[in-house]
Amino acid sequence: MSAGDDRVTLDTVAAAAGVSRMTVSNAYNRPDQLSAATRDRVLEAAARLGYAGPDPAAQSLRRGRTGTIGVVLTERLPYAFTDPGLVTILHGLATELSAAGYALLLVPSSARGGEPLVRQVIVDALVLCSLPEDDPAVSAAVARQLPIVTVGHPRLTGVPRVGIDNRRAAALAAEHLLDLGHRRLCLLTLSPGDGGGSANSGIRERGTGFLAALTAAQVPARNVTTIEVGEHTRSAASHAISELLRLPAGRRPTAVFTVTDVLALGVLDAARDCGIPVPAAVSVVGFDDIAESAASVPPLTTISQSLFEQGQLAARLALRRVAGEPVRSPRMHAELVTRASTARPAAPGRPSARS
Amino acid sequence: MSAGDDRVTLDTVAAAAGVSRMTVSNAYNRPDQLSAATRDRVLEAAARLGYAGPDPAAQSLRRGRTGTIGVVLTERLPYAFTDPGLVTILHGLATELSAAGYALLLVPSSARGGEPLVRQVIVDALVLCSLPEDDPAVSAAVARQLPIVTVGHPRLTGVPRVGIDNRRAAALAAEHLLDLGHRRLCLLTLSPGDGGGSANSGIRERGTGFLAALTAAQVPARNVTTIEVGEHTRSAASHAISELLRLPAGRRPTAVFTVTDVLALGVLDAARDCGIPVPAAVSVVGFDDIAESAASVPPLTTISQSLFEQGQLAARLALRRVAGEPVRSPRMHAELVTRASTARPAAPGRPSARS
DNA sequence: CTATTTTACTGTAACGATACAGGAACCCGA
DNA sequence: TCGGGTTCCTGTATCGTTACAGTAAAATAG
Repeated sequence: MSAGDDRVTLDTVAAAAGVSRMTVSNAYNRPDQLSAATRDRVLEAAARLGYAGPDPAAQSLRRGRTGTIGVVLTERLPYAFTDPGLVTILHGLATELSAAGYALLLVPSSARGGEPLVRQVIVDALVLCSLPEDDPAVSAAVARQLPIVTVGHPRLTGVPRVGIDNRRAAALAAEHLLDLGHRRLCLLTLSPGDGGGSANSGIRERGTGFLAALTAAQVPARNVTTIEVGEHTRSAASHAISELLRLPAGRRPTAVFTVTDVLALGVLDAARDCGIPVPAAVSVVGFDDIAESAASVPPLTTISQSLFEQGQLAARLALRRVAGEPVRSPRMHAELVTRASTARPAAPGRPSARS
Repeated sequence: MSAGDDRVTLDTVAAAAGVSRMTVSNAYNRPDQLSAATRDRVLEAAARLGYAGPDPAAQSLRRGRTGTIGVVLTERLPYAFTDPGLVTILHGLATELSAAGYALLLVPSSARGGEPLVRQVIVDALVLCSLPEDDPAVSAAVARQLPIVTVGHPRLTGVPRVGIDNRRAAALAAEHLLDLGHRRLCLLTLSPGDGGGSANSGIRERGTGFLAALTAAQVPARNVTTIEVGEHTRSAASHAISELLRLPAGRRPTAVFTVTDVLALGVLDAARDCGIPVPAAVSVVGFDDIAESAASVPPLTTISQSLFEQGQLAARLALRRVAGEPVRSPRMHAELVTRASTARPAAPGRPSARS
């Protein structure tokens, strides 16, 4: 006894319990369809044989639903966990999905042997999260013919999108700084193709939106410095901005706008290191309103875009699409949150004191 | 044309291209098995018909592998994203898995209609992450008869585990404080059943390990205060400890050990708010060595347990088990990282010199 | 020009489950 | 005793794919 045990399946159990395969299936999935006595007998047989329960892969094939939603993230999936903004979106997604009894599949947009992994995942719907429009995973996702929702980017026709108008939001930051009287400014952005957050075109939109607003306000181009950071980390930002901060007060920008809060926090670090008071000598505005930004020193003025809610909303839209209900892209709005990292410039215009 | 389009499957495409179903399958999965001409013809037909590609659920059923690894997290999955330690473990897992071309499925341990979701997920292996031994998801996972790896808890016989010896590690913290001369101490821990991090018994082990070390060193019980925090957040910890910190210097503990860094950071916050200098008036030791701890003011002395590596390792073990290779639980060690939040007590016990 | 290998494709039989349409037994009231 | 309704269970037909064995034709060898 106990030679070549094949895998235990419904049939095995059915035979052992002396019932049909369907009855075993019902014992697991529709207890009301059989008598308690039979059910006990079946489950007892299953336990005795070591039956692992109905195979989810087979159930999925037959039923046509899987109970999981896929989230496609940047090429290097792991990067997502180092970005507080993305983690917040995931948090929102996870909150909503787990409440609905769904599991959350994290899919790297990367290839596996040339084929994007997104082709192979077993899910009911896909959420594309901050992907560049030309990422191969995007077309692969579309080809799957599953319900899709995007967060931020890409924008696909006929596909609901959750996200703000980045250009407009960045203009808010510019207007705030202009209102305060700043005329010599710095834009700190991410260089394209760092493999991380900057790959998504939302970042670029923020930069161009900011610059466009300055141009519209007739700030001369020579008064605007743009710096690109190669890596989306606090320390990289700190490093990148420090040279600029060490300039004499007359030539140093009086305000810095960064395309993400992570970068802004790096700027605060650099300012502290250089002994330059914020906001007295330099104002800083970030973007995203991540948790750390409210607790930084000084607390950061930033563009708030409620990433948690965006995650929740994306999940809800995906679930609705799975249920076959029609959905439309909701209108999200970003707003300026004024905290303590911005103020009027110390000595505007010319006679810029001597510091 | 275009009446009741049934779903397009391999058969549909095969018929349209005038080949057998197998040839279509091969066109996708084994290009070397057919001529380039036929392959093009097949793919062209597929494109024309809008074929979404081989159905992953059906592939999984047939092939017996899915290309995804499930990670089972605390009951409230979303909680995981608020815990820097767990996020770091996930980061490690994701790094390793995505490099191997695997997707990562986050599974809430919660029930859906009574059945743990873990019963229904389509994965090649499961990683159980900091679950209480009696979580229903644990037995459900075992019942699945899939390869399993655990991180931290539970401990299951015959199942490889990645994790440190929490009692021993907490004793390290105790010894450090004792060596410095502290004799009036506080243990800040999590109350069981907050639904979050404390549910896992690792937390309790840290507490008991710390207390046991104090007892072994003959610190009288009345000199040790234990405080339980109901929620695993910085602010909850800060709130919980502040009363104690406001005691007069003679009755206030000179050192606090917290079972996680998050709590320790909360203690630093409270100390700052109360105007009590760290480490001059009170020493603080945390546990986990999360990223924030190196950058706090003052930088935190803590027990380092390389959570990122634990995540990576767990992923590697899981993949090896999927490949059928035997694996054994690796030996992980925690170590004390001495930074600036601990020092000798200012006015020790009796008139024993002045520091 | 036959013997042997290679190439290119086809047919059948699963993979493990569930939907659906019965059907046998039983219970009731008339 | 007989319709009409429950209750409980079974058989058959898929779900969409791939493994495997097999075959006809083409290429290579001897």
